[in-house]
Amino acid sequence: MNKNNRREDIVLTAAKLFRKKGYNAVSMRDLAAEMGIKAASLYNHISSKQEILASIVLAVAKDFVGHIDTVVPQPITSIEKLTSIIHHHIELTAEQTDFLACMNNDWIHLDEENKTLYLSLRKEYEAKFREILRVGMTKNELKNIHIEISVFGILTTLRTLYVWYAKKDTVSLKTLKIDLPRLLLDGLVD
Amino acid sequence: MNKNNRREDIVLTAAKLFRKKGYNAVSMRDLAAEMGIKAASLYNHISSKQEILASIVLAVAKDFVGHIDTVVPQPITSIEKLTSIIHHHIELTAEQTDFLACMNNDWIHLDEENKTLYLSLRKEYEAKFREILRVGMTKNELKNIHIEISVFGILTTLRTLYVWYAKKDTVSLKTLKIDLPRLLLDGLVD
DNA sequence: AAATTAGACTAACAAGTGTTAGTTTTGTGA
DNA sequence: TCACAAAACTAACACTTGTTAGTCTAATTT
Repeated sequence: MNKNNRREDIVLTAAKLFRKKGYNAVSMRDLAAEMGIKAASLYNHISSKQEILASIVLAVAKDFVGHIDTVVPQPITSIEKLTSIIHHHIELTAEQTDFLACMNNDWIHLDEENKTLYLSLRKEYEAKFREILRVGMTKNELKNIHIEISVFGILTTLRTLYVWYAKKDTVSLKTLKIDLPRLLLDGLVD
Repeated sequence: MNKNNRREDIVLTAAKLFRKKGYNAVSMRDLAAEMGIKAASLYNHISSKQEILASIVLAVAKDFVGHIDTVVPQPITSIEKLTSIIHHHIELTAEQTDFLACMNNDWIHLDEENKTLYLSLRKEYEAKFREILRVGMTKNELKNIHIEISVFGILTTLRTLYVWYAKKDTVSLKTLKIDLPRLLLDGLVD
């Protein structure tokens, strides 16, 4: 039980460092120093550097897919679905800033197997997002902007929220939850 | 004169590799191999790995500031200015995909001096962009969405265009130039 | 109290890093 | 054809990397 906490601490600390300097620029000795121990001691809790990265990236990716799966079947309009998704991105960004940043910047450094897994989760998420837009356009709830451009435009903004959330002093979460959907969706709504 | 071409080749090749694997994951031996020479030979043309990165990142950053400087004083509406900026992002993304990607992903690995320079260019660009939005809102050409949210929303989309431009088979440049401004600006226009 | 275990430690490994020195080859202009 | 410069080469440097083996210590369980 304590083992899990310690492991969790390591992963949390790793995410913080990976975010600041990038996966490859953080050595196991750096990570250990930040934890107040020696590099070799880390291996009592984790099995490899790669495993740490995979924990971080896949946790976030699975969370996103999990959320969109709860939204899709709901009996609400496309706009409401999109708003719910935007809110979830904002919340996760606030709660897990380092994890988010790490997923976005460092997924390339996953090994072949984990990278494939990550990319398939990402593809699945995009497909479900695209489907919400498609249905919304069919039902004339949304304007007919090129669907790939819409998917891209909205998702990249959401994915990089963390970059900007760092300067959160300039904008409150509440304002963000109101104005970001307006910015992202009003271009799509007649 | 030939020296310049060779150097240019190296920087181009480096950008391609940096984009694919990230700055730290590309060794001078990797880069040399891609050029068909040995690592030590690179140093006949460049003075360090860091110098290559700086060439790439600062070239793009300066190009952007240069463009916005030509747009700002023009006697046109805010919407026309923003459209011009969006088009410039699209064009540069198409012509210099690797450089763009490299700037976005690897600027963190600049040494202290170059990083400071890059960040000041970036800050300058954002300030000028923000000013265009501010004036547009004052003149009621644009809706009153929180200005930091607007700046962020639009710029991050533009900055990450390259991610998505790779799948260019799905969308033509022409469509992009028409639909992307619609998506980004219609949320701002009454 | 004795036995077990979790988790830290030191030391070392093989491989890979950016870069330099010194040398040889290649191509160009006199 | 010869001289010179450009640009390749080999070899080596000092250092850092992720990871393993083996050991010691402190806590927990029996």
